[in-house]
Amino acid sequence: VTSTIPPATVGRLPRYLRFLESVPSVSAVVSSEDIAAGSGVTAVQVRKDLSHLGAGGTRGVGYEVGSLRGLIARALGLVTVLPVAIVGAGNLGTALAHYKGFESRGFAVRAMYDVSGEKVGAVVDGITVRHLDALAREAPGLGIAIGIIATPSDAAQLVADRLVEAGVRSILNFAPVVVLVPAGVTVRQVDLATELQILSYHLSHG
Amino acid sequence: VTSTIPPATVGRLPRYLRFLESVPSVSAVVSSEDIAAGSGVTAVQVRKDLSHLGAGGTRGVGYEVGSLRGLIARALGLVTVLPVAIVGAGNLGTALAHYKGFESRGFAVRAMYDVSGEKVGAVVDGITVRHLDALAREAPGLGIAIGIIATPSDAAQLVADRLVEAGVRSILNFAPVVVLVPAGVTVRQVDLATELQILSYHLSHG
DNA sequence: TAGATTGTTAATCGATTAACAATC
DNA sequence: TAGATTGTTAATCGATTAACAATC
Repeated sequence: VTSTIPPATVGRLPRYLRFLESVPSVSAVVSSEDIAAGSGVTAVQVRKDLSHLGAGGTRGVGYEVGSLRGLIARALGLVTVLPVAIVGAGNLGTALAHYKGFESRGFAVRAMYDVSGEKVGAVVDGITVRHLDALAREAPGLGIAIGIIATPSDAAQLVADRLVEAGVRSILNFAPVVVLVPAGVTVRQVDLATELQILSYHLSHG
Repeated sequence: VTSTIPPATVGRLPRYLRFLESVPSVSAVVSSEDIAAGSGVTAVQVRKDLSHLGAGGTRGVGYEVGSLRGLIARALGLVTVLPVAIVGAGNLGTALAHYKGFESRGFAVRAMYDVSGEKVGAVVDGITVRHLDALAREAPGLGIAIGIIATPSDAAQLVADRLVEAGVRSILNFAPVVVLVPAGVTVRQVDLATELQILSYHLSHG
């Protein structure tokens, strides 16, 4: 609830942060050129974005890695580890539960849900898959901040409803359908086939 | 290599197509409002995008589902099934190989590669995992059009180099690092932790 | 001082939205 | 004809880029 940051900038901050985390020394100094090369954007873009945060770089020198990390992490609200629940214990949900890249970047998968009798009770990466019906009851106690939908498309809206009911206000939806949520709830969609289709466009043109 | 379509429009066409595929009847007629509701954009946006394609809607009536599907599919270059190779047979690569959503949308996973002795030789969804060294030799024969990088970050650039060497001109990169490729090769990046961090921003603001 | 680099202001560009004419 | 809906042109908005001043 600090000053507002343009959406396009918000989308790039995680990439800057990831690059900064890869710099070995916290006390190192990096230029906007360095950050740009490590994040795949232009240096001017980086400076513009960082100026929105009030990042105090030093002219002629650059930005101090440690303080910049802290500033971006705070801007993104990454102050504590955020508990995540995955709904859908199929291939994708299971792969996400195993995914090593979440922990180091501020997230912890704390619960998994499914409706299939075969899957409920299974243990995935130390987490016991629970029945979806238990979600609304358990999520508040676990402090679930983000829900991931990794179910078939036809279950996605139901799952979204259940997540909202459980008080979850951020949803990452891997099912290729639009889910409707009340105001105040944010949904981001990742559609894998869409990504391939965009690549297909570039293959056939240019 | 038809007339050029704005990038923002290209990014939405797959969503329109997905909605149109969900309409049971090929001969049905849908309005821009219908498409908008099914794809999570505004109706004006839909009409503007479709006008870029020269989609012949009928005033007072709408768009014919079958011909619109064909038009969008052609614009995206989805005329034949595109063969895909997945590099990295870990949890994510395996989940992608199993993923049901590719086939119906124009793609077929035709090969998997890894470097680990444990994984090479394994069979995933009917595909035998091969050693990465075989990629450049095999990809042309298989007609691989798109390569998916599902390896740890530190292998991503090497894999990208190998894919390029194998003649692959479209890459979908799941590793959270920037990979550099020569001009003429397109890379799209999907970073799962980035998606969560953007959600985190919205949680802490607004 | 000279070189490097940030940070701001203005200009450009592209994308979205508004308004409305066209027409089934 | 009246109602619905497309499709285009103009206006607005936001994001990127250019230019350059500031300063370490």
